[in-house]
Amino acid sequence: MTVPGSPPVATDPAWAGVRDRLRARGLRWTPQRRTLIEVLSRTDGHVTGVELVERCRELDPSTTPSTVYRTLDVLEELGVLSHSHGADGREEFHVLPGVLHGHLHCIDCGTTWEIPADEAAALVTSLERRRGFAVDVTHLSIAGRCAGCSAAFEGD
Amino acid sequence: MTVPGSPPVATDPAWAGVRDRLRARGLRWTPQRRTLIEVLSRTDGHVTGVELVERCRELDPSTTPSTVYRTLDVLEELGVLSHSHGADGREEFHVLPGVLHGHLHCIDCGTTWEIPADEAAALVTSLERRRGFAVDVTHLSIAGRCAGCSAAFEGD
DNA sequence: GACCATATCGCAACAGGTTGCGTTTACGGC
DNA sequence: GCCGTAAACGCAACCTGTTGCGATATGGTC
Repeated sequence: MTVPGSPPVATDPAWAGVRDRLRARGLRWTPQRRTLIEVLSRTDGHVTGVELVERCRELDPSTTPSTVYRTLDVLEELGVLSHSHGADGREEFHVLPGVLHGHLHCIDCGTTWEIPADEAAALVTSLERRRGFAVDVTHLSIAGRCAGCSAAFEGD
Repeated sequence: MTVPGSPPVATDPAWAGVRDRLRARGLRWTPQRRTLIEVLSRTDGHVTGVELVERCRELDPSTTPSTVYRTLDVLEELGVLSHSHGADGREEFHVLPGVLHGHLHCIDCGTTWEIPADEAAALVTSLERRRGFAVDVTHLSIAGRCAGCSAAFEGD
């Protein structure tokens, strides 16, 4: 199939190298993986596993959850995404972590914010010095009450 | 049943008030709850939900998971325990949080450590000041690599 | 001691993810 | 263009919790 004219896989340049990076590791470029990459390339910010599965199914109804989750693991190893856990412990995926960061979750309104690594630097270096513990900032997930909900809570 | 001689519910004094605190709120003191309290009173440190269910079943084989989890929710509201999520997102319960603290999880060896609130104080006050975000320290769970595993990893 | 309102229980189904295993298929070599 | 191997797939079962609902039993009252 060397038909001229670009195929419908109009992925960002940022994603262009993924196929080759997979192959370079002896891994394979499959239709299922292409579908997920397609979905991810259209995604920014945070997504849950369920959302990703649903969006893949829109492109390819035969999508299976186990394949999606396994591919997400592979892509995380490649560094093209990272995951953390929301306040309820469920997975949240974050695409192309350009800036190293963790997350803040409001237990009332459920909103998520990013916290750049430098905002957690004090904690990270303190744990490093006092305990030799190397914090995984991308996985860092902090629960609490945001400004808006705190106000509502006190004025309750 | 006002038989003299103490019943086999030899719970710590710390747990003695739970029954009355439940009743004071219009909640009930049931055999199932007594079993869980019994298990909790023999527990220190961290336990997973599964472990608690298993230990309850040792005392009462008819124990049902849903009852245990529901009772855990109630007890958390009473403040006699708190829960957070391990690096894999699974629940970990912590009994009688005398000192307010969060947790550290090593992604390699799986060990958990407590971090007293003051060790996270810098982060907490920074988020409070910069974003008005009130961190729930008891739910704070930080993943990373501990000193021992870091050494093994580098020397790998 | 019996009564009653309702908190709690236990079951069964569901939800988000993970895992084992047999089958399919990508893709390097001929 | 065909082959062989191992990566990846898809299914079904499992794991950790959660939830809806009808049945049960606590505990304050008479």
